[in-house]
Amino acid sequence: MFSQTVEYALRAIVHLADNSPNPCTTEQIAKATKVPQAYLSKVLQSLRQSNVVHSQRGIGGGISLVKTPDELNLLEVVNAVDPICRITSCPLGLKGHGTNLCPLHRKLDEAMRVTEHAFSETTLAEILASSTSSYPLCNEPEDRLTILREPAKPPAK
Amino acid sequence: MFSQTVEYALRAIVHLADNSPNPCTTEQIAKATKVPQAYLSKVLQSLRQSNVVHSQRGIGGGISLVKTPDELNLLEVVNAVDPICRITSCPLGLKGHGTNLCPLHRKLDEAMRVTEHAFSETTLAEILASSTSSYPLCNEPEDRLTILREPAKPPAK
DNA sequence: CTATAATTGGATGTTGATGTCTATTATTGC
DNA sequence: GCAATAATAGACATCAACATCCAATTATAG
Repeated sequence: MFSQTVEYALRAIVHLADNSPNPCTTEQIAKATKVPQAYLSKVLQSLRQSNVVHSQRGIGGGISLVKTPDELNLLEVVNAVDPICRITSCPLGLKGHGTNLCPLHRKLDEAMRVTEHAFSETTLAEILASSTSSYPLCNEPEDRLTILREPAKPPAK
Repeated sequence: MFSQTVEYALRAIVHLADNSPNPCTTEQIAKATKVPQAYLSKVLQSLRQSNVVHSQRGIGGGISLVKTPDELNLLEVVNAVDPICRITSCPLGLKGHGTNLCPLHRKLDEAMRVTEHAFSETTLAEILASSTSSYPLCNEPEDRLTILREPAKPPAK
């Protein structure tokens, strides 16, 4: 129901929120979230263009959130990469309907409205704070550190 | 948020429900719902394979609903052509998560659950009976008859 | 049995989403 | 200024969704 791109964008944002306000490199995010790095860079570009994240080139640079996790909601992220566009006029182009949708399209739009609302009411801070037995994107909370340590790995051979 | 194919399938089913229990030809449905006929035939094939509609070849044949409009819900139609597949295990393949989703994926799955539920609770009969000022797929209720009369049209030239 | 109506199945084309690769530009530390 | 780091831009590749077309098959009416 949601595109792969939305899934990737949300993973990346969760990781960034988890490290907020520190920046992460695209490579770090890609490894931590298991998203193809080259494609992730495209997704992050969309997020930057929508002013959801900020980017900084060069040493010590990377991607960071523009807002704090408690000010950023899921809808802003989703809409940046694959907008939930509500049905505002008859998809059949019937003049008589105009802005007044028929029962079928009302139902469909209602489903989108509910989803849109659920996303707009959920902040990244809430996602991080949720108390379930699974930590976001990691097997164990301790894994977060492992991932951050990893870049300094010497060539295997 | 929903695919074009889902939109087409629902339009076709609404038209069929509106004419139920009489069959409609693919051509009739295509014209009434403004769906490309050749593609519609593929969509109808999916619906037949899922046993949502029944097809009959030859003169007087066409497509008809297997159930009555009050026994058929939107979810059955949607799932026949583009299934809403819930998140049942961690998309990152993390062993530690298994069936126990992290907060992010819980949220996403929850959105799907709500949509799934809304569709499963809505029957075609309800769609047809909804009292809004717009009739399903038509400018005016009277248009339905116009469409049905149309097939007997002589060659324009 | 024949003509006609109608679905069915397969081949094919088109477009957008997804994914990869390489060269370029900006930033930092020396 | 030079080297290392990291994002950026654009070209290219791949695949599935969407769409079209046509021949084959099946059913009905007469």
